[in-house]
Amino acid sequence: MGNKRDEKRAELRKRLIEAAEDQISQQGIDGLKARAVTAQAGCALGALYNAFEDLDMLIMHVNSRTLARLGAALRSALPEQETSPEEVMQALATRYVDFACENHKLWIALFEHRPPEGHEIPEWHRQDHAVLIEVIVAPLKQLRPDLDDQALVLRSRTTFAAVHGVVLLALQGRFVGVPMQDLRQEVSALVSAMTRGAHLAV
Amino acid sequence: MGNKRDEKRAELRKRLIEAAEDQISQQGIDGLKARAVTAQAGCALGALYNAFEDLDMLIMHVNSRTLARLGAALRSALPEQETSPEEVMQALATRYVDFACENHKLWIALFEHRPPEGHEIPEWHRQDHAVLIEVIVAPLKQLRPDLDDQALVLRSRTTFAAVHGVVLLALQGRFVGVPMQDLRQEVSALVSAMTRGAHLAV
DNA sequence: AGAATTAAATGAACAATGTTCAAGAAATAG
DNA sequence: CTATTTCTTGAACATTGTTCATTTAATTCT
Repeated sequence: MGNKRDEKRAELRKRLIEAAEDQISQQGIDGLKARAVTAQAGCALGALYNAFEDLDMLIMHVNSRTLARLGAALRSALPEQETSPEEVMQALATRYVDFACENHKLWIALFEHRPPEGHEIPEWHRQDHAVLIEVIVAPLKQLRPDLDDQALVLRSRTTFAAVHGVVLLALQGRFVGVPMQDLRQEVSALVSAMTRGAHLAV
Repeated sequence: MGNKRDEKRAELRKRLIEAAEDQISQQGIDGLKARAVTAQAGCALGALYNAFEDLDMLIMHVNSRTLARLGAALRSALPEQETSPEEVMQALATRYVDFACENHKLWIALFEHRPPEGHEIPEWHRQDHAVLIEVIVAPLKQLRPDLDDQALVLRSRTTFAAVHGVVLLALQGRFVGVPMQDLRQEVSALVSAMTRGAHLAV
């Protein structure tokens, strides 16, 4: 049986992912270089292309890891006992902002990575993004019991994207982004307005 | 006087910007190549670096042009006669979505361009982004007469960023983005919720 | 107008980087 | 123990942004 081979292979992939995560967290996604990452992982340049299809694939593995951590952070922000949907939304948004700030470059990498045209993102990686919206569905359902499941998922995506937009422009340091010192305040105000507005809707 | 020189210089810069705009609008910002752009502009490779500091600078000129067009589009969406602030917001958001769809890759380039670390974005280009938020201040002031000017500008940024986030994730085709066919509907719902919610706030 | 100076145009050369591949090493199977 | 399969290696290649010495054009000075 190919036991030692599989072990070594898994070992190397792990080392490469860790090295890539390290590079990205320090230098950003554009600072990830094949030579630096293989040097840090202790293998030859070409070994990377045996372990992964290409650099983009390696980035996706790093991003899936970040998404898993982010998903855990969001789920752990859900209140134990029953609370108002607005409070749940606020807790989720706050945790999202915290995670983004504490994992700045890894979080940015989630949304700045764009595989070259023609390279389809594999389904397993696409699905890993679901953690971003699945926690929103329940509180939104309380606010909008009138919406059917499909509309609820759609509105969850919209709600996430709205908060996300504010955080993204801020953490990217864009001219139109809100200053970091105002970010939590503004996100909170947005969530408040969205939940009140949603509750009113007919 | 250096008349002919200045003329030729301006001419070349214009040709380069147009060629770059053409490349970006067709192939996206990652498809912009120095050799292709100089070939299309009818000059030598090195001439680009006489006309502009580097490729990033050329991109910024293209982006400033796109921002100017976008600003004009937004201003022309403002209703002639007095209307409710919510209607103004809806008109602006709709126009924003329309522009983004009709100028897909040029619009995407506005937010996917990230100059390498250490390269500061020049002030003239930063300021060109102001068109994105300055149209929002007036209707927001009607919704929230209690906010002072500084808070109004801040909330305008937040409001823009929220709508922007929904459009960006959709047009980037991200997993968590809303499908293009639902985009207008969802943006409208978001604006509706935000304006109603804002109006309620104390 | 003609010489001297300044600026621009050119494309070969360089550096950085992702990816491939032929040759050798290691693991597995027979 | 041999044969086969797989992995490892780093040199080589392709692409791309950028620089630079040389040539050419425009401007200034006398």
